[in-house]
Amino acid sequence: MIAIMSSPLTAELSRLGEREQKLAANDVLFRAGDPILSLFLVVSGALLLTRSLPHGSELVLQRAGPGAILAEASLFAQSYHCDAIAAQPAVLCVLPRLRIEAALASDPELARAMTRHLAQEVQRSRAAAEILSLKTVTERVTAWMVLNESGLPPKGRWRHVAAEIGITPEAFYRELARRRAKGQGV
Amino acid sequence: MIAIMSSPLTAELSRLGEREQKLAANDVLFRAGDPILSLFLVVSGALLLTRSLPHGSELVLQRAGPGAILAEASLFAQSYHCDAIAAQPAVLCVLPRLRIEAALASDPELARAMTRHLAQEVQRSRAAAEILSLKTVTERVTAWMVLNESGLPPKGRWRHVAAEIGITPEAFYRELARRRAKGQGV
DNA sequence: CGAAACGTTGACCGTTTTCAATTACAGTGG
DNA sequence: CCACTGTAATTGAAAACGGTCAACGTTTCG
Repeated sequence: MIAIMSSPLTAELSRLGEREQKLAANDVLFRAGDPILSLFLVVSGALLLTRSLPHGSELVLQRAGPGAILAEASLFAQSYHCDAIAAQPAVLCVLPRLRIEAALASDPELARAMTRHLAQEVQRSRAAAEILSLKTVTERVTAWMVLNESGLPPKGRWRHVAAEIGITPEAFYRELARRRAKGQGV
Repeated sequence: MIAIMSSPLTAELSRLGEREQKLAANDVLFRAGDPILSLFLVVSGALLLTRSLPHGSELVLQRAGPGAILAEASLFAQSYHCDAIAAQPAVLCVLPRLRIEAALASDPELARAMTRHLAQEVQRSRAAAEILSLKTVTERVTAWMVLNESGLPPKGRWRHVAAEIGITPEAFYRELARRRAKGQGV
């Protein structure tokens, strides 16, 4: 059993973990329609929650990285409504559903932490959606800067920022170059 | 006091409403930094939650329409971290914070409904963000169709769909025309 | 009937994507 | 220590796509 320290909530939840599960890239964690027996905490790696389209293509509903809880809404449904597939090798902490429900029912502190986590997630993803609804690269980068006062991540991860705001790495580099040229911040 | 029937949760919450508040377009509901004394339920109209940028421009963090709760994360903070401004004339139901907190603490059923609401919101907005990260109009419309099996809304609201997936009404109409031409569904 | 908002389509223009080629850099093994 | 390899960063050029502007048809509603 591994302690996930991303947040007080995940630390607490990981204590309820039953076992650990490892996935290779492209491994399937669950399919739509499967009964929900467990929640999962992403320890490392990344998963994609997708809905398979009739034609064979897939619609990504969520990307889950380290520290993410899969899937919060599981607590209120009987079966999954999407597929979960490892995008890279990943390690998960398995949280038996019944154990989690019992813990939430008996521990108001934990329940409150869970609710708070969800409220923050709602805020985060709504803000992300608003950034993505901006139409120009300049606007998106500016918005991202405002919401990430910590500044740019170390090189090697810039392209992840680009992906986060829905533009190509090239477009992102060019925008950064433009800002450097103008002396307008990094 | 008005009953909001959008969902069981909002119906329940609206019963805890203290009073009703009307806003004209551009009226300010609260500013970042204001102490959080109440939550709000949007009865009609629409509000924008924004963060003011140093330069005078504004970053929209969320659009709240009828049935929305403003702002869920308020329950876990002392002061607002964004501004709320009416985008159109709006009517709100004022929910005193203390009353809500007491209700959540004493009514596990309500607390559970709140958590479920948040979990669903997280799902919804994550899916919305993924749609917005698609780059072409065709992909976005296809994705929207998959997630809205109910099909297109009646005319007069198509442009709202366009806004929802981050494209101009014109681009949306053209995509629909393209699909009609191909006989590929409405 | 007239006004207002939405739907529809065309043309043009700007931005971004895409493709491609080059440089920088970290980690690996000889 | 250095060549070697893979990934990221950088920059250029061309093509595609969607936004914008504009004109007109359609629907609704007072």
